[in-house]
Amino acid sequence: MEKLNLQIKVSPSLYTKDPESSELGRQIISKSIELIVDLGFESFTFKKLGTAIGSNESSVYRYFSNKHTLLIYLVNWYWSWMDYRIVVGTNNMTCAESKIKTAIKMLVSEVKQDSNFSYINEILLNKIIVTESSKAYHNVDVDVENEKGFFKTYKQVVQRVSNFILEYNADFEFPHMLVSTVIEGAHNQRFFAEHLPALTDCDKGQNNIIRFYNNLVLKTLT
Amino acid sequence: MEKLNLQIKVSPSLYTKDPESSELGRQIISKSIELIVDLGFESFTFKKLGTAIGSNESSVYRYFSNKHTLLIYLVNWYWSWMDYRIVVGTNNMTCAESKIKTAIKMLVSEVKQDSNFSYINEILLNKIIVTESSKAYHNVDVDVENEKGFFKTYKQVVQRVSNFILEYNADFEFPHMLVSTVIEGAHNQRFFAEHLPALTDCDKGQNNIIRFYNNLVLKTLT
DNA sequence: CATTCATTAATAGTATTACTATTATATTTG
DNA sequence: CAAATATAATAGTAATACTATTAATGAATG
Repeated sequence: MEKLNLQIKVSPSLYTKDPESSELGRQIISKSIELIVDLGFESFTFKKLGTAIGSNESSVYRYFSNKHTLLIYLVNWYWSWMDYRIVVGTNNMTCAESKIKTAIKMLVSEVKQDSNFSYINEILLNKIIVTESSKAYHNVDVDVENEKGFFKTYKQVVQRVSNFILEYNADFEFPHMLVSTVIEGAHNQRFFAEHLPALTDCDKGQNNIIRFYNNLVLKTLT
Repeated sequence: MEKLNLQIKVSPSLYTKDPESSELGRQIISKSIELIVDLGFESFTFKKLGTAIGSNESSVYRYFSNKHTLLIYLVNWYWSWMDYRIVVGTNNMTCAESKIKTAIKMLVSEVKQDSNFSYINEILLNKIIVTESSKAYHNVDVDVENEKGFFKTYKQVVQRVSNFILEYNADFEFPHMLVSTVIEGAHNQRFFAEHLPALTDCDKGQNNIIRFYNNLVLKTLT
């Protein structure tokens, strides 16, 4: 695809100062993605991040009040980006089945290439989503944070794909359950394939995940 | 069911000193389950646990080297217990479909009643599994810990149910994927129903989760 | 009955984390 | 140029996740 002049807009409630607004801010995002992948979210600290970008811990705190909200920012960026991809990818399609398959493919596969959004490495960000994103909501503050809109973009994607499901089969009772099962399930399968192969069957190749979930969704909807 | 004289055996590699071997050890298990449910795993500390059982932080460390291994212990206890329930529940069944449905019901529903294992509250432990268990493997040490057998009992359950799947349809390519998708998916749905209802459709009643996954599994297998 | 042994409790201490606060120095903008 | 703003550097705090040491208790054994 050719280069477009696009920017993912992230809700201002998710940062103290907009990281898009300065070079330092963009470096914070860019480097935090690398560091979280390398160290894991638990071992990632603002001190390490400050050092890695040749700056200071306290400067990072001017953008994000803690590492949890930084993760929330990244997760929201990711789902806005994914939503954009799904919308573009299914544009002009009339066949509900094709829309579903297109969405599944995007939600389920490894991200293969960089896109229009320069300082964000989507391949690495996708790895963070697979490994760390459930930590965004598996905590005691989930209800408060949900009210603040911290999970809005994820819900938006689930809603969008649920609509495809209902286009395909208007009588299906559980579209959201099906979509969230596929999304979270696929993330798990990719994690299992790498670390706990006894829990999956996709060691033989990534393609199995797409085939498995395509088959699962379409059969469930008949 | 009548009372049986059973004890879940947990691998010695999962503790420093066997908590079954003393009253203090049993209290550690019992109270840690309550505290993790109340505080969430992140805010749970051995100091708080020590205080809660009228003992000392350092005494807890004699049983478990850190709170992560205590979580691993609880998770393994849970899956051994679940495996036992599935084996008993499907015993004497000849019909593969019935076995599958029985297993799904056990894996997917809220735990309703206490069992034969006195000092462990399975209802609360089930809540920990739903909310916290993915933290047992979503970390940098997963490969090392997998080699040490930290996830053995979970894998065992997945294997057992996968065998029912293959009994029902010997040609199905992805039994482990299907089973782990259902187990993790159901946990997510229960979490979503309580905290992020936009991601699910089971707000109307728990039963939907069983119906949804029964339908999903049986249709996928045709 | 005294000794030893294991268990537990109590205390103290360390390194690290997750911040907050303060000041100094750049940089931008009006 | 002056004023406002952003950043860097430093220091400090409370809490966490431990480790180490010593003391008290109790049970088993000779």
